[in-house]
Amino acid sequence: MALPLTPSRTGQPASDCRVLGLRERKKQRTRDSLVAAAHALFLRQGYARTTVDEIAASVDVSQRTFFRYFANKEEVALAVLADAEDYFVDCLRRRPAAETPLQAMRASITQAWQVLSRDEGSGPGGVQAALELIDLIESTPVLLAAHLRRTIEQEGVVTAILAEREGLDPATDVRPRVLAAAFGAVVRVSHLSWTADTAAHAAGPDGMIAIIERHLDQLGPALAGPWRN
Amino acid sequence: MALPLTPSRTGQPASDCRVLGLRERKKQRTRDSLVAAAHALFLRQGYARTTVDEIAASVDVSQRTFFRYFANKEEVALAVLADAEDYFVDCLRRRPAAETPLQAMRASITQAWQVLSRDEGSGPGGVQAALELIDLIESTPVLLAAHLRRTIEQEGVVTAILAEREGLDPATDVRPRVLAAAFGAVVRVSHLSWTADTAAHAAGPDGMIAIIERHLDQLGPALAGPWRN
DNA sequence: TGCCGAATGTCAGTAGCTGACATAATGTTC
DNA sequence: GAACATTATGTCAGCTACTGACATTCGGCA
Repeated sequence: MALPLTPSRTGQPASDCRVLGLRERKKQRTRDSLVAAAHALFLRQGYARTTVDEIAASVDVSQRTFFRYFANKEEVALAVLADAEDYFVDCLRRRPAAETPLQAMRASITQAWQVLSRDEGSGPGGVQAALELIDLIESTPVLLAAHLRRTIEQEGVVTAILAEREGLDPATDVRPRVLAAAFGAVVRVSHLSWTADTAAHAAGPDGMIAIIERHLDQLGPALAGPWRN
Repeated sequence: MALPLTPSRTGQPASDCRVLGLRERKKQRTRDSLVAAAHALFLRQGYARTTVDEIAASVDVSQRTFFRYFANKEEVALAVLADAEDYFVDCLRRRPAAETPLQAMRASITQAWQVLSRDEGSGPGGVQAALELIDLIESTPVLLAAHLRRTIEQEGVVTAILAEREGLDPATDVRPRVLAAAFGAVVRVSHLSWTADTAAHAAGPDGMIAIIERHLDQLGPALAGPWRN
């Protein structure tokens, strides 16, 4: 139950379950159940064809309670991925100062995917679920829109981390923001390529890492001079 | 009424109004009125506090008719901006083959903003409206999400243009997709900076162009080696 | 003038989402 | 452990975005 590497997004500090009261544990369980139920329903019958009432009913809570845990239907779908993104941010925070900003970002993603795939396998918030979610998102316009918005919110956090790391004021120097945005964009198109690539698809997290690295490698060349020889 | 440089998104070929039948002209007028009315209402009382019924009523059509013109409430808000983006794509298509891909993209944006600001001023689909829309979008999460999705759809088109331009297969060579994504990201953060920058704000389209160029200039440095001297 | 097809209006219904209030479960204090 | 405060949950009523079905009206055309 304890997920020390992916702090849940309920605002709890990462402490042991047993020190939490019954109330908190029950809430956590309800939340996890809702995410799992929603995930299963979305994958089986599609996002649009799944109603909030169904999700709530399958966990035996009222629709109103669902909306007290998640602001909207999209949020429950993106919850797993959101945890993974939070973990990426944690990785970035801990990167050694000697690394170049781009190096730190790059190392953080591969590290995040590797650790997540090692520690959680196919658990409720695991890598398996995250990868399935990416497919679902990429094929569901409404979800894609919500996901993109979430992503650029994260970019704000990343911008702040980079700026602090390098001792810069993000209002003056645009490099932190530009790097965060460009990097996020490359990761996004990597997801896109991954969903279309059945081989990488089968390779799981490792395939994803490979694709992301290939795209990052092409970022420089894509911006540089003429492409033709 | 004729907007030769920003073909409307109704699927009409860009021909003179007078050769169109009464029916087509009426449809165009209704559409334009809906966009203008929605725009005015959104700016006055906010996006969320404006209902579709209000918009429809202020143009004297039924709510059902509104939804025959626009798939959803977001679409009417993004219509003006969508036209501008289409024009950017047109510019890109016409860029000389001698230019570097990045040069072509860069020239296309500045060209798009300049031409739009010269030719349409403050018309219903003009630059004035587009700039106001950017502020609205940036401060309205739902709109921002929809806008981001639209943007990455455009990125698909841009990717195709770049690939054809350079004679590449976008499935093999990731550079077109990567450049389109990174460029789009930089333009987006430029919009963000623009909304926060009152001076550039006051300068209108020229201020926007200046900000975009500043951000593009920093793309290389942001990716390169250590930032500290 | 009269016919055809397209645009519009009307109506009923579904689903996402919210506020208000009552109820029940939990935590706390003496 | 009894009384109280806090908090999660359920219920209900209501709003708004959006859709399908059908009737009506309007523009185009013979």
